[in-house]
Amino acid sequence: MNTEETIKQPAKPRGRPLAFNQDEALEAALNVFWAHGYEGTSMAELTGALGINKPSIYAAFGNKEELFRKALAHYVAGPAAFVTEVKSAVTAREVVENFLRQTVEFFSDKSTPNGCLIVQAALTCGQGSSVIQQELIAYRKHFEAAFAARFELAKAQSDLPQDANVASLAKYLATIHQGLSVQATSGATKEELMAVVELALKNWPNN
Amino acid sequence: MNTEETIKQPAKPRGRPLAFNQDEALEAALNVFWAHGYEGTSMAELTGALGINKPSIYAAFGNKEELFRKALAHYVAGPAAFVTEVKSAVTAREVVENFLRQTVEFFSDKSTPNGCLIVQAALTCGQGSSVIQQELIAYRKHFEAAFAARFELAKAQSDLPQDANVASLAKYLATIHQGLSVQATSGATKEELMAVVELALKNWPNN
DNA sequence: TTATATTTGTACCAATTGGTATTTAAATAA
DNA sequence: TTATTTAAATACCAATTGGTACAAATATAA
Repeated sequence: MNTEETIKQPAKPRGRPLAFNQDEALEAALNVFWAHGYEGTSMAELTGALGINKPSIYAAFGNKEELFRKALAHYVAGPAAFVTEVKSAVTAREVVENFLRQTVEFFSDKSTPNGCLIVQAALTCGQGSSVIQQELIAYRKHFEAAFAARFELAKAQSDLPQDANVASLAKYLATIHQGLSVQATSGATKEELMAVVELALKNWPNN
Repeated sequence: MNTEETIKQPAKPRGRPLAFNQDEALEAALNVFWAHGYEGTSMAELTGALGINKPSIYAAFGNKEELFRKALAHYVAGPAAFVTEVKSAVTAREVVENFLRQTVEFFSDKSTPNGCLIVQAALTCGQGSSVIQQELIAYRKHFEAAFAARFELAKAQSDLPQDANVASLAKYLATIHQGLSVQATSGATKEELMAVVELALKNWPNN
């Protein structure tokens, strides 16, 4: 490795310094997209929420699409990181329990918008946003496939029945998750969502 | 009753006759809203789909909001009528089975957009459409409450256990339905959706 | 034929959409 | 100090948004 490149000095900024924190701005943008969806969020609303004006947003993040993608990555690595992390539980049963219960906590957290950004941000849209719509669909499929892979592992460990259809189980889990997201956005309380989860869990193999 | 008012003659149209069929136009509008959502549908797209120009749409249906409401009523009374009808089955179990299986058929019908209009048309939106968003939330709650009432009846008939929480059962059912809608919009096949339904049905009381 | 009623099509409206050109301000390097 | 680099702020852009004024067209009633 080239130390001159890997060891980054605090760096000496040449011109006028940035007047805002990029991470904070990205988080503010995430919250707006999360609450109003991709098309439901206007650049004007973003300038208000981030506290910086349009040319600065474009200079820092590209265009609206790019800003959304960066906010999405921030979401996956930040508030939604538990979705990836829960898979490290020792049994499939625990994976599913942790996932659904943490999902309920997450969806009803009052400090963030309700529901899931990846489910809601562009479920339907005009022609101009179908690229984002397709990218969100791909995200959903990716997460679903990751759960299927985890269940496949469980099957190999005899932690799930040999005749279990891991793809269907993963899709069942994803369906519950997406339904919970709609419910959370529609005003369901944490207790109501948790009761749904308890019903859904009754249905898991090797109960 | 006043026969002069109740018995309607075919009526003699005074001015220039309508050049389009109102029901067909409404159905065309429904299909566009169904596919692209409320905000994702522009008046320009509607004029194209209905084959009539804007002033005629406004004269016949009011404004965009009113047109959406009429398309929504058309949806509830037409393609989505089964949601109300399934509740007439003799047991709660049959109600749920019929509802979920017919939902899958409905969502994967290739002659109409995938998924449910009431779930997708305005899950998220800009400030200007929150009225429609709230109305759709009210629709969802109404249908969920109707299932809860049906389950309450089943409970009185000892068709469901006495300790069954009918509100939670109805919310569980609505959650599955809404999740299936997201899945259908994301490209899941009929077979995949049906497999999810079979898993969800395993969880019903008095199996 | 003429008057009246209603719908059509064109052309337009202000407001908002995402996106930028340009000038001014604030920093460092020479 | 001066040149250079970068960001901020204002003001603007064409395109699209939902919605309408108005005149021409098409029907019935008198």
